[in-house]
Amino acid sequence: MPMQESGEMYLETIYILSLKSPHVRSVDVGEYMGYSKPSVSRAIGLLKRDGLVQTDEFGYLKLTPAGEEQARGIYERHTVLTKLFINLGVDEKTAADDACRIEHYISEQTFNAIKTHMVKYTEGK
Amino acid sequence: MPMQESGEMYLETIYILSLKSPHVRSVDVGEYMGYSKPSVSRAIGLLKRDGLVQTDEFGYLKLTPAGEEQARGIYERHTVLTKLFINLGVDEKTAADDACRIEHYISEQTFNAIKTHMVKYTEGK
DNA sequence: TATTATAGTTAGCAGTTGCTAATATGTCAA
DNA sequence: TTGACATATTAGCAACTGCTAACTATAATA
Repeated sequence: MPMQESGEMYLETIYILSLKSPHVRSVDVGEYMGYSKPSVSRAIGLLKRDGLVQTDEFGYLKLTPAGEEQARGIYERHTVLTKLFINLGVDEKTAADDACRIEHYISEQTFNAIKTHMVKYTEGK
Repeated sequence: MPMQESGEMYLETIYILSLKSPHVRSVDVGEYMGYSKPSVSRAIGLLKRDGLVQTDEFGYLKLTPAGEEQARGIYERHTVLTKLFINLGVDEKTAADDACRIEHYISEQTFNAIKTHMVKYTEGK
């Protein structure tokens, strides 16, 4: 079955934290998302079960190739949508917050259309 | 507390069906949304509890002024977002489907920015 | 060594929202 | 009038996803 918004958010958070440091722990994910330790523990257990996340020899969270690919896709949606909204005049915080919710619900086709538009728009700058 | 996506969808469906005919029943809502009768029954019970929907003397569903106002807002998001996506080259069905999911998650500010953009865009046509 | 702090897990609760099964309730036709 | 059909509701299940409380395990410190 397809992943829910919740799972995508955890995956994206691990990805974002991994960009800053290779030492990502569950507690860091929880702090970043504002969720309790048990919530994170269960959610990451599900991502592990689905082969998207692993724990390395020191206990740090690592995305598997499949997890990384999916997280990259979600994060790209996030950044492209945020830029789109900012271009339309929305403030950065609101743009990012909206992107963060919408990124989970937009189809491949619509996202590609937006991305193409953004590329064209940015060309002339 | 703020209404969930689910409640908004039921409200919007009643609104849309009301545009076609004043005789909207629970069973029509269920058929339109593809949901079972008990699901519709409970959802509409909640909308009634919240003062957004009423039943008229013949048992037909009517939006209250508050319900109508809210439904109008949701439906406007739906139509504006659909047009935006179509303008970007997305096919009608996909555009409408995406709009239907996203309409519940977009902030007032971002929606207004999109609407303003669409008005400008449509002016030159 | 014993205590304390940190990290993670397990158990179980609550709310949302879909479902099926079973139960009214009302209308129409035989 | 009775039986069948449509409509609506009630009861209860399941999955998802947040939470707190309580536990374990490990590491740092007094």
